[in-house]
Amino acid sequence: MGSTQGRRERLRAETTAEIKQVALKLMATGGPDAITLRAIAREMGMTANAIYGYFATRDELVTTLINEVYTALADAVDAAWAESSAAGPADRIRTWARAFRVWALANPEGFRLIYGDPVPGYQAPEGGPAPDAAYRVCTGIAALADTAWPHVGHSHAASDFQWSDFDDGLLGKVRPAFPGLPPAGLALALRIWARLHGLVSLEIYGHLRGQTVSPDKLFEEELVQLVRSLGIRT
Amino acid sequence: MGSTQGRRERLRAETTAEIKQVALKLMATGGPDAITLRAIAREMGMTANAIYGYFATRDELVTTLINEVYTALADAVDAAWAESSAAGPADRIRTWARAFRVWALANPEGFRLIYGDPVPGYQAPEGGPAPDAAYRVCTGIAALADTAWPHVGHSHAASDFQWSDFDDGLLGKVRPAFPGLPPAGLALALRIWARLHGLVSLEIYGHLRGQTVSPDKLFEEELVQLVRSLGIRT
DNA sequence: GAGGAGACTATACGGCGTGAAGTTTTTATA
DNA sequence: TATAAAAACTTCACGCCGTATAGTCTCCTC
Repeated sequence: MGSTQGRRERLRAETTAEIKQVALKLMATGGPDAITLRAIAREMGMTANAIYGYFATRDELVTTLINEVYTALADAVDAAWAESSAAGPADRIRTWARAFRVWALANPEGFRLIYGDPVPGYQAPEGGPAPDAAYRVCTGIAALADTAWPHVGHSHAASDFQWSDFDDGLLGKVRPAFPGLPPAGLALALRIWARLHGLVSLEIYGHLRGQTVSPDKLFEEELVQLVRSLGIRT
Repeated sequence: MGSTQGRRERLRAETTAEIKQVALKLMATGGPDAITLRAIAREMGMTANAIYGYFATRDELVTTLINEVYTALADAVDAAWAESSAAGPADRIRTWARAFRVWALANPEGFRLIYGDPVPGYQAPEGGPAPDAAYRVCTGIAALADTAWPHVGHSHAASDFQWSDFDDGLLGKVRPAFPGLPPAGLALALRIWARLHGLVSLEIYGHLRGQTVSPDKLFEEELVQLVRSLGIRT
């Protein structure tokens, strides 16, 4: 009957997918707090314990979700990056940054899941979650810096970072992909990321409400100043 | 018999203080998730329900804690600001920023409480929490911009923000204190804040781990570039 | 010393994650 | 095809949580 290895595994995969999908729906509806095994099971007409056949623990489910959502973010910014391949460095950086913010605003719960305290008592299992997607986003910000680097003002290049200032972790793995990027360039990548993250996370967590009515304008101004501070000559 | 209004109220105030203190201790120990009425009561040799005599609900307790912690942060940055009153704008900005980061690193749970998803199902009651402390921190960042403004490069002044781009909320109340600060200056204040917040929150939430081994250096470099990008002539 | 207010406990409900044991359904094998 | 194994799923249970209701005890006041 079915394909290789039979239909048992197909059903299993479908159920696994449904669990994740229902969990994401619950998150979109009621925030990350709404991700409970019992609620998911209720929604699926199952018992909460049945989920343990698919995920060893609730935190493992959450980790999987983080991976899933993180991948969606990586897809979004990668797509924007690819589409702007013909543009100059300043435009590419702006495009990437806008894609990042647009995704975050469209998926605020996902953003919280990735970058905030995800879910009530969540503890990331060994090695932390989402290494693949994190690697991709990390590659993205390194690509930003790599694109800008040849055009960047000398003040950025003057900073005295060493290779030893960076972990062998994510950036260490990303590094070989950008042979032209020196330590100061990696530092620049992190700082660009932080600038974008700062504004977006303030907006997502509502700390800009009560401050400004036009976060778009503020973000665009920040992009103008970011590109300007890089010293890129257009 | 105690002072005005008797000792009954004094005991009450002491118990209230102890509840908050125990809650903060639990938070420091086991993270924001550890703030549970039952755990607090256990620690105090009481019943969980006894706490309802002091706080109407768990969220009200959390709101109070946020206020408390937020005030501590405001105290820290205000103190740094006051101490640097004799310095130039660049130094004052750096001093404030360092105080912000130092406080955050010393009180990571507090930082999460203020700027992240505080506690499992927490919903801020009407009006949101911590208006006073938020006002003070808001005043702080406005003061940063106000100090920098007269020395700031023309590119920042050129941005076309209007008064109508800002809420009547926090910044609206802060505005009168800085009559020399135009709309573009308020925008600058928010952007400076966001830059600092971005780097610090990435660090607090562990997203810089696996990236760099020297967040200090990265932060200092960001300060150098921040001051530089402001165009302040020293 | 009687009344009342305030502080606290007891009990209970529903929701949570999860462990242990049991039941039903499907698959693989003799 | 009959049967044993494995997988899927349920039931029951435990301890945690916030919180509502009702009851108890203690102290202050008149």
